[in-house]
This record gives sequence, C-alpha cells and structure tokens, in this order.
Amino acid sequence: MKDAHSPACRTISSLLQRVGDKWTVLVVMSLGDGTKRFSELRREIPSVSQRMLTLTLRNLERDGLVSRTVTPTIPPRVDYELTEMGRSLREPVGSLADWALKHVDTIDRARERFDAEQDEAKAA
Amino acid sequence: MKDAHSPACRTISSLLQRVGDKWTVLVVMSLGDGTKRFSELRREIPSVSQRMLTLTLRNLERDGLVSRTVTPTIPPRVDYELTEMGRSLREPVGSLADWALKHVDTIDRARERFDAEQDEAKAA
DNA sequence: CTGTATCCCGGAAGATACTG
DNA sequence: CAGTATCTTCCGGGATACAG
Repeated sequence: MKDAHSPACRTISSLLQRVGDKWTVLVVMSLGDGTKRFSELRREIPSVSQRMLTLTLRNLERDGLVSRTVTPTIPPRVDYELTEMGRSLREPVGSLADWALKHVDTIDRARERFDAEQDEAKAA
Repeated sequence: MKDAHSPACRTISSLLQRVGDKWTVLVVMSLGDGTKRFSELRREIPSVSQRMLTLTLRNLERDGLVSRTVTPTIPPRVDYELTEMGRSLREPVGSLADWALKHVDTIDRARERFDAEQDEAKAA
C-alpha cells in the first residue's frame, strides 16, 4: 500500500464509503442472525426510514451481498438474507467493530481535549 | 451483536462513517509509511483539495489518530504522523482492504448483472 | 406489507481568493 | 508552505403521500 492513489486504494476507499454509509452496517449486522422480513428490519432499526431501508437493501442486493425473496401473497412478503459473500463481510467488519469498541473511550477523551484546547486558543 | 440499534452498533456505525469518508482512509494509508509533510500528502493524493486535506487531517488529529508537528521556520513546515492508536487502526482497515480486493471482481459482476436485469425489466 | 414518487433541507465538498 | 475564508453546488437523507 505504498501508493495512496493506486487503483487498489481507490477500490478500498469506495468500498469503505459504501460500508460506511448511514445504514449498511446496521442492516448487515441485523441480517447476520438470519433471514428477516422488511418489516422486521424496520422494527430492529427504528431510526431508519422506509425509503432509506429500501435503498440500502437495494444497494446490498445489487452488490450481491444480500438476496431478496418475494412471496407474492396478499399482502406480499419479502425476505432478505445475507449471501455467502455478505456473510464473509461480517468478519472484517467485526475486526473494525472490535477496534472501535476498544478505542472509543480514548477517542472521546481525545476529542474533548482537542475541543478544550481550541476553546482556550479562541479565548486568547 | 444481536441488537442492531444497540449503543455498540451505533458506535461502530459512526466510526465507519468517519473512516469511510471520502479521504480519511487514503490519508491514513499514505501516512502508514511514516511522517509526511502537508505538501507531500497533497502530491500523493492528487485528487484531494487543499481544504479537504486540511479538514481530514484536523479530524484525525482531533480523534488522536494523527499527530501534527509545526516547525515555525519561514516558510513554515508541518509534519503529520500516525499516533500509536492511528497505526493500530491500519490492521482492521487492512482486513477490510483484503476483503475488498478479494471480492471486487465478484461485486462488479453482480452490479452489471443487476443493472442489466433492471434494464430488461424496464424494457418490458 | 412492501414498496415508489415528490418535495425539501442541511451538510459535504469543490473552486477560488487571500494570509502569515 | 500551510493554511483560512467565502461562495456555490451537489447529494444524502428525512417527511409525506400514494400504489400494487
């Protein structure tokens, strides 16, 4: 990873932007347990709007990370499930999650310290 | 990670949004090699604007991931370096990078296939 | 129940010019 | 060289209403 603007780094960066969007990780984690219906996902992630849940799932489906199964009953039923590739994503995301949990306190303190320094600099 | 809207998941999600922003990973990777000056970073990441590089570095500094050293000569010289915590971030990011490189082709094909299906659905 | 279609707003980020 | 300031543009995402 010597070359920060190499195709490889761009690839990684664009993937991180996808995974790092507002809802993707929450949906992937929620689907980690197994198949879920649309309405179940909404219940488990109360803060997501209908629109954004749909868009997030569509993008995941487009990338081959989630499969979508429609049962054309009335009312209709749609089940979402991680694909094999989707499940494999949980491992590296888990590594990052572990890192986050381990360092979140340190980061919070660093931020407070930085902001405090900014304030006293402004006061001067 | 049963509960998708638990504080832990929110923490992870917010970290991913930070790491997943447009420039952070490129800067962290570029600093992986060692200390770099502002102008060196600009050269290595040609697509970043001066403004966004400054903002990205400030955020990383605020989080305690990057240290900033000013040498008040004329012209001034500023060196950036990953902190210990910043270096530790490279490992989980590397895992995600490996995943990305391994699956990028599959994802690209999945997208093409999905988009093609969308088109033919629209044609009907 | 599972979407799609619109409208709208705030923040992210580019371009440009200026400063110590 | 290493920023800051300002203006503007663009897009993610929320709210709402409607549809199959």
